[in-house]
Amino acid sequence: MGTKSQIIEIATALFQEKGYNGVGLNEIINACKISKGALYHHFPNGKEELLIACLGSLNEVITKDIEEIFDQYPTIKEAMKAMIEKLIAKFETEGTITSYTFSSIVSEMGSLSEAVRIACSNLYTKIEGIYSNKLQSDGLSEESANSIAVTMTAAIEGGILLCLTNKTSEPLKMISQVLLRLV
Amino acid sequence: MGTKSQIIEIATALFQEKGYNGVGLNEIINACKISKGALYHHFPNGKEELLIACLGSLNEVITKDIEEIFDQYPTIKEAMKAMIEKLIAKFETEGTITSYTFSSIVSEMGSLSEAVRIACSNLYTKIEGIYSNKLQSDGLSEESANSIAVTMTAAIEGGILLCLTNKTSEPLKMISQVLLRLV
DNA sequence: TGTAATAAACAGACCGTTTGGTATGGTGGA
DNA sequence: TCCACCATACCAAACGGTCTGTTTATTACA
Repeated sequence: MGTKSQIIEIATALFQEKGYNGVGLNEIINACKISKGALYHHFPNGKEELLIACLGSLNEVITKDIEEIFDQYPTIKEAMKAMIEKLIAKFETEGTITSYTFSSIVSEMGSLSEAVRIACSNLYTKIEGIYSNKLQSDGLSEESANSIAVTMTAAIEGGILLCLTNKTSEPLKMISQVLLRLV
Repeated sequence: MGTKSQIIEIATALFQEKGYNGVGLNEIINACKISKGALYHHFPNGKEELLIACLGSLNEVITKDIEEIFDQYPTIKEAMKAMIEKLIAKFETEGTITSYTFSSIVSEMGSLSEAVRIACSNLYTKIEGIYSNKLQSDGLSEESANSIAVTMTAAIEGGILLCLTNKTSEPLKMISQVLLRLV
């Protein structure tokens, strides 16, 4: 406990759950069992630098996770189905969803910096890219693949929000069904 | 300036833009040009009571707004197209989207109360209901109408997030195209 | 109608706490 | 000895919230 990567890991989960302004530095250092000095040693520019590091880490983790699933299944239909099912399974056991989503951070964009916005934008772009590639390898044109990829990204992000507010996994189940009809 | 409904109106916009924890009471009272005493006169239980009042107000405003559009057009296809176009137009002129979305509040759910969660859930349910009714009056079964309605709600909510992070209205344009193919 | 009594509406200083952030002092290994 | 590493103590500012006092409507009664 206490390495830089562990700090990022824990802080990421907190940011995803409560949003940037919803988490204080004290909460973070308590969760990581480190001192404030240690935090500012690793992230001299403070909270926002930590957030951006978290977004960078999320980029790797999410990308790896999704690509792993997408490599396992030949078509987007099967891959997408498996991915959402995994999401639902996690939600039903843990009661919350953190992976694959960072809407909590995006939605506070108005009070955050341009650097954060760009980091978030990169993350979405990367996810869309994975979907789009698979769609194109399934035979779709680049244009329609992109459109569907964006829609999938948006629907899943929104679906997670619906699951969290309703405390049910039903929304994501419905969305999965409907999205699969698109391909 | 200073009536209860005006306070709610202004606070709602601030909450939507910056999230619950992203807005301080001081910012609210400055924007409304009221004193802290006045705020606590209208909302004795403080910030959270104000938030719930805002969500109630949003419920009315959004419902009215969407229903107005949906009454104008005979089919869901035309209505949905018009609705998203209106959303895009607002985004392109104002540079931000507040109407129809409250993801900023939902995504901080982890640090908010159960009462807030229920208020948000009611709002989503109402929006879905409007979509679903129109889909059923277009001839779809109740079950598939509900699924598509949920997907539309999620995709639009997520699409707004994408537009905000990318500073483009492209995502919503793409999503509009794709969603309309579902019906 | 005039006036006293009462309640609602509001203002703003103030409270304790927490915020993000800094400055300083030590400690262990090279 | 040196320097990365980190703990402690501390800071000003901002936070949400409370308090007391004052103004403004409203009502009651003569």
